[in-house]
Amino acid sequence: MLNFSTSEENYLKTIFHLQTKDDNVTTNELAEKLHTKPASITDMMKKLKTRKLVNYQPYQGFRLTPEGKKVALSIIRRHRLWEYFLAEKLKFNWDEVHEVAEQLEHVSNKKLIDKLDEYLAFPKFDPHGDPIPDINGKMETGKQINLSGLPINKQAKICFIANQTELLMEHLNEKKINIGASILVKRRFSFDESLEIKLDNKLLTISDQLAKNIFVNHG
Amino acid sequence: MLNFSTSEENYLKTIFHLQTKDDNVTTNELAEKLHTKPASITDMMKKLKTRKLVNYQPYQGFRLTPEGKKVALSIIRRHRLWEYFLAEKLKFNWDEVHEVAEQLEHVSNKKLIDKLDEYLAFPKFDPHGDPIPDINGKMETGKQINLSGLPINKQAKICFIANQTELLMEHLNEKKINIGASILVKRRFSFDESLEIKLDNKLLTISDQLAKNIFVNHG
DNA sequence: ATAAATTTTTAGGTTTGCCTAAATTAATTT
DNA sequence: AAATTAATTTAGGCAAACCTAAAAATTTAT
Repeated sequence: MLNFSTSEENYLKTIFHLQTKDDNVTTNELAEKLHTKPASITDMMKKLKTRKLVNYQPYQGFRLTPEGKKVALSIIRRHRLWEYFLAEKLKFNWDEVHEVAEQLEHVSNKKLIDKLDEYLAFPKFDPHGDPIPDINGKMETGKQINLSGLPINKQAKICFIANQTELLMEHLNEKKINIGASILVKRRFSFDESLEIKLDNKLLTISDQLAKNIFVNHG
Repeated sequence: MLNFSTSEENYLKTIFHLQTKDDNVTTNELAEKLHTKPASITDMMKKLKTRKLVNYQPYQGFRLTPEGKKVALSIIRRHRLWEYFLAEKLKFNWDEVHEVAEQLEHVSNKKLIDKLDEYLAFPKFDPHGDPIPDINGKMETGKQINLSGLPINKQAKICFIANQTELLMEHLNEKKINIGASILVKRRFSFDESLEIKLDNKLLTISDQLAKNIFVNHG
């Protein structure tokens, strides 16, 4: 894979996040996300088009080519691996990692990233619960959602705890709620949005506040 | 401390390495080290002068101001901590770390570097044997030199092994030459530059080739 | 379907960090 | 000390990535 400037990388990454199955990304949309002006977007789109990283026809918006998607995924891979490293190894708070990873992701050295991946034991999700692309750009498809958004009776697996404070971790410990455990929501009480859940064949009730910090794999 | 561009950081770092007590750094010298042309050096020196990071009078060469030195040391700190991380944690070979650290050193986030330092247990030397500045810019003064450069009868301590190949490490193992050991050169045979050394009160002879890979702390 | 509003593009600047070529200053020879 | 050589600086340009203001295309509203 060729080398890209920090700017190009940020454009590609952001287009990846904005584009959906049916809708092209628009100039204004991208300009806003990148805190730049629409004219700058047009400039860059011309450039990325000649590099065959985006499909772009004037006034029609744009989307990544397969090659562009590959590059974007490799940048997202770097970003999320660094986030994981920062939280797991350097003990950054989960809400501080993004900003630092924004810088680290632009250090492009394949061996570095693959060795980092190995060192971290090939994590599947970053501290925000987002999936980390593997060396081939593949990642877990289901988006992480928190328990309070999980449909009733849908089996899921705990994959991440947000707001990892002392207090919360202790609380989870007491209730024996651990990462990896299978979980299922039996009932939702609309009075206080508390949940009755089934965990290891035991029923227990948890508050909405707690549920919002427990993330599960959602096919 | 303010923020500097990657270019500015490379200039400051390189001036630091080139400047000596009595000699200013010259335009050509710096141009060669940075693989750039003399005219570019002059451009940047004007800029760094207005930023009060270098002292510079046309045609007189330049040197860092105390502020410039402080910045340079913080960049060198980043560089060497990353080198240590790459070798120690990610198991990079010692001769591969420099290139990657050249990129990582420009990620400027104080908390990141200080947490990395802590995570690595505050190492004093990088994999090349160069001292790592601490959080205040202080570092071990003695420069590491290899055994073949150590004066006769000068007591020293092994602090680093270069060229850490399987073969060499085995060889050192057999001779019981370990990091941290006290060592002293008794004689230097000019025929082949082999050395007679004293280690743990035992005398042994080692080749110049081996000596060049054993680094010691040189007051 | 036309006018108005919005979006996007074009045209022409700016800054950073580099370049070449020419001019200037300093150092070295003779 | 004058002349030659070497080092440094100046002048003027270039590309990347941004900008503003104006023009063009598209969309929305009447």
